[in-house]
Amino acid sequence: MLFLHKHPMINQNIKIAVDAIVFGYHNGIVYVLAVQQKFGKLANHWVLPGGFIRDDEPLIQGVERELQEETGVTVSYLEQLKTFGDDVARDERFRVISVAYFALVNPKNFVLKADTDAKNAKWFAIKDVPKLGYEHNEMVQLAHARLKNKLTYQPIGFDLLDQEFLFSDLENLYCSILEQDIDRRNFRKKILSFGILEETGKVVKKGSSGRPGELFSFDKEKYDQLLKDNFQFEIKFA
Amino acid sequence: MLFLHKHPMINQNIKIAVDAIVFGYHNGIVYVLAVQQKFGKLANHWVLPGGFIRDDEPLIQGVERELQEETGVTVSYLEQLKTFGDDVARDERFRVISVAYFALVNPKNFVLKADTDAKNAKWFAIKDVPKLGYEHNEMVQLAHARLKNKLTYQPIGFDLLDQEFLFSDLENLYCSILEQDIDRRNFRKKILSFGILEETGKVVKKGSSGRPGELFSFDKEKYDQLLKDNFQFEIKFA
DNA sequence: TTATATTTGTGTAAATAATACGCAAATATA
DNA sequence: TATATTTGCGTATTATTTACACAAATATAA
Repeated sequence: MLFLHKHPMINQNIKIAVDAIVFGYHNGIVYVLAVQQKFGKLANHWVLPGGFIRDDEPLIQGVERELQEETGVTVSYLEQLKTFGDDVARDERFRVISVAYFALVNPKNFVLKADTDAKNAKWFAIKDVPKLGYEHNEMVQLAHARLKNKLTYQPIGFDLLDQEFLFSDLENLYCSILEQDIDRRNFRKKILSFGILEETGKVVKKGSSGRPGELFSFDKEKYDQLLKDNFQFEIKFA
Repeated sequence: MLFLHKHPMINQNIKIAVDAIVFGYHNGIVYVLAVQQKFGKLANHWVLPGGFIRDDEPLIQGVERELQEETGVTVSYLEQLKTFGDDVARDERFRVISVAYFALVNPKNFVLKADTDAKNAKWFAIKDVPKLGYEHNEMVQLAHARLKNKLTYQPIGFDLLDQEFLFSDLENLYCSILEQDIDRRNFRKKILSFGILEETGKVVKKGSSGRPGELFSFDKEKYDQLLKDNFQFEIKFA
């Protein structure tokens, strides 16, 4: 921090922004939330939701505010991903450094409400994400890698599912996000062995045929308790 | 990014800095590099090396520059850790947002050269890190957790050792950083099974007695090659 | 009504990996 | 020459992962 005091007048022309990579899941497909820019150099281009941080606003709060303003979406999981900002010439007026956040929404918040805020927002299947402005495609790629990776060592899959779900839902989520075949029986055994699922007792039939299945829910309290005893969530596959 | 275009005059009074948590290792003890602040409100206080980023400088380059200026230390591993900046009142003139970097030095660069740059720099044993300015203790804690964790799934331990090392060196490094007992024989078997070590053929005796041991070195090329075939480095202990 | 397709729930044997050890070889020192 | 110390290697036991089969509950078609 010597620089500060050697040169009391800091002449730094950098603005700081936050951007969010928000993932949703529906029917075996992972979606990313993007917004269409209205004005400026990138008008009509798709970009990630985000914007400049306010002076008195914590970073994470800034992300939530921008998400609300631009898309109306409320997320169920939010964590810092990485700070980008080496594209020195991104904006002609000043350099922009952007703190990217990784977020998940559950199905309840997946449908975009047709209010004014969400007019320019859209879910893109991860395979069909268009070329985005700034370094946003790079951010999506990194976030996607984080999603795949984190799914195997942290129970974040539940944030993409309904509060109550069938085992087949959970299994399909893992299969499609990890792009792998999973043995249904071993998967069930493994997850159940953790003891972090609650049986709701409810039984429901999903498709048009087949035996009805039991609904489960994620027992977060139990999970947090287990964490204290050095419990390690982990799903691996051959 | 709508905010930008709704309000073309962005009135943001935030400065962006970088800070480094640099770890060194010597004789079973983990050290952190700190510098003593000369001027300003925190004069004489210890802080992490770092400083304000320049307008045209990539973040990582800024870290390397500050490290060089303030400590003369060259790191062998450097990666972004997390961006801090929710302490809105850290500086009375402007808010500071700091991108923290996680770094490792090998023993060759562990000794601080007594040139002007390094006068105010010092290695603190991780257990004896004093109260640092700003959010720097929080940064150290997070970085320490990352070090422990990463050691188990990425071969970063070699960055803290000499280029050529005995198996007992590697084992002691793991024991002391993870604060765990490790079975010497199983550890050796496991590491060797990865096929990422090169036998130098050299034999050397470490202490004053005992059978001389063989020197090994980390074969980075082999490791990078294995990564392409979905190889996963992983060390776990009961 | 009966047969068929579909989905769920449970169990077990085989293969693989992790753990817990014992002992000989090579050196310094007493 | 005996003892302490450190290295190098091997094997039995235990735990975990993987592969795989069949019955139960439902909808639909014959």
